[in-house]
Amino acid sequence: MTVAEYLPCKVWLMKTEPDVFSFDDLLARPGKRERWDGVRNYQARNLMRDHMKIGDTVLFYHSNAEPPGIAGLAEVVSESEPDLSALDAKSLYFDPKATPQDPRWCLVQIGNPQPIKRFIPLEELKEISALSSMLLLRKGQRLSILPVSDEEFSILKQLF
DNA sequence: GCCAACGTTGGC
DNA sequence: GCCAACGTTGGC
Repeated sequence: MTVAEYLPCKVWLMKTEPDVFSFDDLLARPGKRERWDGVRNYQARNLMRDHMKIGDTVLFYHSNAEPPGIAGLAEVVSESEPDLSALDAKSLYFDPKATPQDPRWCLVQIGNPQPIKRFIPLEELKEISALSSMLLLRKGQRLSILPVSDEEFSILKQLF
């Protein structure tokens, strides 16, 4: 299945490098919510802008980590809004093509973090045949925001 | 640190 | 619109 074939969708997997922003960081934030800034890929942007809805479930995934895996659950808590870090020349996420009239990039706010019983490493997900369809496990799939099907989520829930 | 796989850029 | 060159992702 392609990304588009997962839509519409109410469950998302969102990757973050825990060295930059981890699930524990979200738990420690005032109001336990955060603007998910820095997405600089059009397909991922479009998923946030066009398909995410308040109340959707987020699987909070640690990438580039040792080990990589699902660290917790959260929720989409805002509609999409402009990602103003694109306008900030001092930001890592600065985009010289962004303008105040057209910031180009957007974000959603993520909140309501729900800890899970234990961290679920990528290695374990790969061993579950019922999850073999997950986009996360597809070779070469690098999107930082991925739709998750209801079927996949119902299997995952048993681990959480 | 390596590198496969993919996305983006820009010349033509 | 093509595509080579380059940059990024992210597991290993």
